[in-house]
Amino acid sequence: MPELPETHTIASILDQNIKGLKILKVAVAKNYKALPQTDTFIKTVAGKKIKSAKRVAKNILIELENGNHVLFHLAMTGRLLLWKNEPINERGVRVILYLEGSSLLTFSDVRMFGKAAVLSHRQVQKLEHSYGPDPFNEKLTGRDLIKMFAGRKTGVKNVLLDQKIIAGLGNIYANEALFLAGINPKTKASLINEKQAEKLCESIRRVLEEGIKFGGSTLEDKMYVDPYRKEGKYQEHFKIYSQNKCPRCGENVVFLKMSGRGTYFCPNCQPEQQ
DNA sequence: ATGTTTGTTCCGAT
DNA sequence: CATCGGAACAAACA
Repeated sequence: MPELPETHTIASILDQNIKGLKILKVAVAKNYKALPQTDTFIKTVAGKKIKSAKRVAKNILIELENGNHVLFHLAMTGRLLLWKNEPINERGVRVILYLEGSSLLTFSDVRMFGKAAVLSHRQVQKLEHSYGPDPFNEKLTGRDLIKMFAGRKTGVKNVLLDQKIIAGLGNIYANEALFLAGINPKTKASLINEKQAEKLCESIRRVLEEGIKFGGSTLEDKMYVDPYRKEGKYQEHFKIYSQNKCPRCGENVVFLKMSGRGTYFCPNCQPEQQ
């Protein structure tokens, strides 16, 4: 579910609200496997103080005082929620971190595509190196994109979803960025020219910034909410994803599947290119 | 009942 | 060997 803006929102709320708190107790549902192993996870995390929370690609990393990190990847249906003196009213809770001040952090994941893991400092470094540049933290340019697109014969949208190329883009924001850049998602990545690459780079940053500004996207299933249950509002600003008419020219939006993912584009504003 | 879904990984084919 | 595309993971919902 969450892409960069949603993950960013969660990480920053956690950083602001649970930094400095001690994790008093850890509980893992007995049908669930925390990584590398549930007992290791519990032993390593329990009793430690939280130093910070941050985002790496679409992962949320909670740094502990001993240099280890708790990693949560939310995949499609994962949620991180904060609770205070109230019954836990949530399906699919897999991990509970009991915090100082009688508050809790739950990790729930109905479909279990996500993960909960404890990582050493070294493993966090390895994780960070396994991803392409973050669109915000690096000086990513159109020229860099061209380099990454070289030799890729598949559609540019497929390449944008490759986390080793750019970390954090998902299906919704990839669709939106391509619309903003006026590039057809099926365009072979290697055919993107310098001007288009610059525009795409700018568009990626723009849609992600807007996504963050509006607190991410909450779709009809209401799957994504922030740790305080607040829904995102960016879905009200989608220009192409799940739309019927192009907001720019009124043309019917084309829907098709690319590598199994829903792909939306305006045939007029994002013309085919060969 | 069937098709859809914000993510990632694995595998066989190219 | 790098890349590509489909399947799989599993559940809710329309």
